[in-house]
Amino acid sequence: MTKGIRNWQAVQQEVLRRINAREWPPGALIPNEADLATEFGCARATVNRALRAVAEAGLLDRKRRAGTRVALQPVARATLSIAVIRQEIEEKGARYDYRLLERKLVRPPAPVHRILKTGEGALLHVRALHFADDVAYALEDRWINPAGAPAVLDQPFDATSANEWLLEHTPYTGGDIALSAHNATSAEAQELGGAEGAALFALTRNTWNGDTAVTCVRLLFAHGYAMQADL
Amino acid sequence: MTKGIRNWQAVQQEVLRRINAREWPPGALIPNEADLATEFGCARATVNRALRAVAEAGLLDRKRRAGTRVALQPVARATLSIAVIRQEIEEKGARYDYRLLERKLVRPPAPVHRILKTGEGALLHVRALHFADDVAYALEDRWINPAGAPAVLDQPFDATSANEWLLEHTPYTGGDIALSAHNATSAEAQELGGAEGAALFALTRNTWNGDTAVTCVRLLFAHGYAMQADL
DNA sequence: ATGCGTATTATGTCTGCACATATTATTCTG
DNA sequence: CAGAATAATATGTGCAGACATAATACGCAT
Repeated sequence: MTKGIRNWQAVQQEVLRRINAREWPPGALIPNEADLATEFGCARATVNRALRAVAEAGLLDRKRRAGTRVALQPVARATLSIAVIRQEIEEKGARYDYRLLERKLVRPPAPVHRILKTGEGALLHVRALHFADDVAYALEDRWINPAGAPAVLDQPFDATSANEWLLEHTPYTGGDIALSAHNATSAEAQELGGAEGAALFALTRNTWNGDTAVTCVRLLFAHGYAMQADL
Repeated sequence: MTKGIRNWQAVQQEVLRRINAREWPPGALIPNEADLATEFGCARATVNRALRAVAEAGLLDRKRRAGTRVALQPVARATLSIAVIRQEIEEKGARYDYRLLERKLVRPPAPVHRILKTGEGALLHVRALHFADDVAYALEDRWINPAGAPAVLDQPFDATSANEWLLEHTPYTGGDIALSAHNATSAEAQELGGAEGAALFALTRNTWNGDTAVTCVRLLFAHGYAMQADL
């Protein structure tokens, strides 16, 4: 009998060990919570906590009445934390710098107002560059819906980036992100200081607050950028 | 007094509402669990469950004794679920196809065995193509450590991809993922059916089981691919 | 004032119990 | 035998109380 497995982390570790060691092979039904609780000598709630955590990590599939089984294909969930660009740069030990390129209230091109579903109203268009140690790091191209971001029209965005201001001042309820690769146009190459046609990492993000669109942004990172994630 | 907020999901919703509505502005210290429990008319454990969930989402910062405060910069955590390629393709409603290009047991080039820390031993090198509706979808270039993946040398990988086989047969404890953009070489362009120099989305992944390296893979996706994630 | 030990406090977690809920197995009925 | 009603079961969640732990605040001695 396994002795002192009395806290949920220990239970989790033991469960992970059994999955990893194939004592519980993929697809297998594992003992129910009550049995595990008596085996480990702890309360069922503790086992529940541990199993829930492992299930959230994608290694277990749980269903009421049907029981808990080891996931056949543990979907690798990489959580990439997308921080404010300034933070990201400063955490790398580099000096952050920012330059506003453009800030205009204009009617957006069709693809943008199709995505944001804002009709034909004017949106704030902001383009800016982020630097790390005086080297161009990322090009930000953003559309902001004034209806979704109160007081945004009073912001000059000459010192603080829209990236940062919005995060602190504008609540949102959801959004979606797409990551892709993009060949630099000559204009982009010039602004980011690379060669035309260079492969750039692009992050496109749309943000919503309830039903109203907040912002839609594309971040183009300089050639060589890699986004890290953990498993 | 707010009436029936008795289950943790309801508590979570109310907490999210208050954060969103700036009733609890960024940086503010929110009431402690016991107070919230009496306010909502539920047990402290229920409030704890809800706050823990919100904190996991990155919207709250919790510290013992110091209390709980609204995160100043809610780090957007996009969880991208990296499934098996076959699944990904089939979920899009396309027909999956697979072709093995190369499978050799060789001594890896320096950069590979530096990453995997496998010394000079031979590794299994597998290159393969994944198709969606007969169009090249991704190019897989993988190094597998036989010491970390038992029986891998017996696998032909002519029908099932290493991608899939490893996931089902080889346990792992951790790894890291990098996403980047890459200009297609002429060879890659030919294999993926695109133009030389086209921007390709690249996913590089190293996987470990305890201290031993399992595999190191680079997936190059055909031009136009975008990886989706939710907030 | 400065430094250190101690008290306080908010969160973290465990326990034992209860009931809710989803899903499967079984039995009953026409 | 088919289909519906019912029972059984595993997980999901709630509650009250208790103790653990970390971090801060306070007070005391120097």
